[in-house]
Amino acid sequence: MDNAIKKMDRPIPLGVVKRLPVYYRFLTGLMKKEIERISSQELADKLGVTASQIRQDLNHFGSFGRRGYGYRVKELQEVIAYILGINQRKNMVLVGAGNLGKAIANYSSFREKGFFIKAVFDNDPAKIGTVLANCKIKSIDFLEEFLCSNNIDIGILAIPVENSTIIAKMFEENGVKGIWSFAPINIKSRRNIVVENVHISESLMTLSYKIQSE
Amino acid sequence: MDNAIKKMDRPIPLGVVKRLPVYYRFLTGLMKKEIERISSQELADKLGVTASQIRQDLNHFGSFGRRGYGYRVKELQEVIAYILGINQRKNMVLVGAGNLGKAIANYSSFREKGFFIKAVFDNDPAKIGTVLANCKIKSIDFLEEFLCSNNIDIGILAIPVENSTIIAKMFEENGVKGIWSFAPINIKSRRNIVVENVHISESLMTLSYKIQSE
DNA sequence: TAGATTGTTAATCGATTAACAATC
DNA sequence: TAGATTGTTAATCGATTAACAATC
Repeated sequence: MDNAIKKMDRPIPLGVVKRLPVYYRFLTGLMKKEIERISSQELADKLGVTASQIRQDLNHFGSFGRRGYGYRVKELQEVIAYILGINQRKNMVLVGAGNLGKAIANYSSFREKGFFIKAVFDNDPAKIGTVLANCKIKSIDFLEEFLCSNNIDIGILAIPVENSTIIAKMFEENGVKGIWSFAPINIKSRRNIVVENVHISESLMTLSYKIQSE
Repeated sequence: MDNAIKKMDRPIPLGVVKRLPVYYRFLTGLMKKEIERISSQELADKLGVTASQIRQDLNHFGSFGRRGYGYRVKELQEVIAYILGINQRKNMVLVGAGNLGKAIANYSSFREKGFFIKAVFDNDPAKIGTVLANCKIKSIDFLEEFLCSNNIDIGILAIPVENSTIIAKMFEENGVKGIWSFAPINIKSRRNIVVENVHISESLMTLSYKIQSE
């Protein structure tokens, strides 16, 4: 499939990348309903965007439809999965086994998409040794050692803000490729590592604004 | 303070609204360090944006700085809080007391900002009657009744996707002003209610893309 | 006053939308 | 073939950046 995907000369706008998972989710839903084809117009109507935008977004990566016909749902879903790296095994470690960490670890749909939690770390002696997501929770003291001897793609930060910077640094220095952070702080992407911050509390403030401004 | 905030003739771009919480968080940090003034340039440097953007963003709402001086940290923080509706009491109900619901309920900083969970609902008999965030968990059967007899601003959806649409509708029909949804589905804003979707799994896919494209 | 920095207008840039020839 | 819908170019729109007069 690789040769059907455009080599990207320029970086893809972040807005485009953030829409791909939306398309992916919807297409997966269509597949479950055994719908085989869809036009950009139908897709746009369902998602509340324009057909132009969908076609432009896809055009960054290649041509995946047929004129006069539209897109084959399964094919397009697979192409987007490929672009996003879904189903291409990613090994993750989870740091922080609080409620949020537990919620993440138990979210089975990640595993189905190829994202596997290989180890869980925490600094709470009461949690160490208990089991989460098939992993015996380890002391944070063993994190660095574990990273050195295992090929980890993604480090998940589900710990309070105080410790997040030092753990992020440890990820960076030990070959982790990306950080998925839930700490209320902006961890910056650097040369060796990319970061996706999930700012839950900022999202509540955005909602609060929307309510006010009604 | 109200009269210092511009009456908004046109809706504020969502991008602007989403940056305000970032500014707010940073300014709160400065306050803790007892820093009293800051220029748009300094702020921009720290946040990795341009000074122009910060001044433009604020300009949507009014003039809060002094030429030749910059901004008083406390004043600007308070103005942004006011714009976002922080510290203006919001009553919330939480639907779903799984790990994610628990994580949200225990996140104390919401309460400090004026967001209070007034009741928690779940459909699991094992959970009903237990206590979370000072609330005895109620059966989902009592949700509608509760919404009718209490003034609820925000409904939090922390349940599987199957049930989320029906609960969202119940929120809408019973005077809830906003929905904060963690379900992997796009709940649409309607005439009477605004929605903020937190798509955790989409964020992981975005990270996955960033890793691939390195 | 001189220096600094805002508020705001103007210029630029990029993203979205529209249009249409290509073609299934 | 005729109709439909893409891929892609061109036009539009909006957001970001630059510039600078106002003024603290």
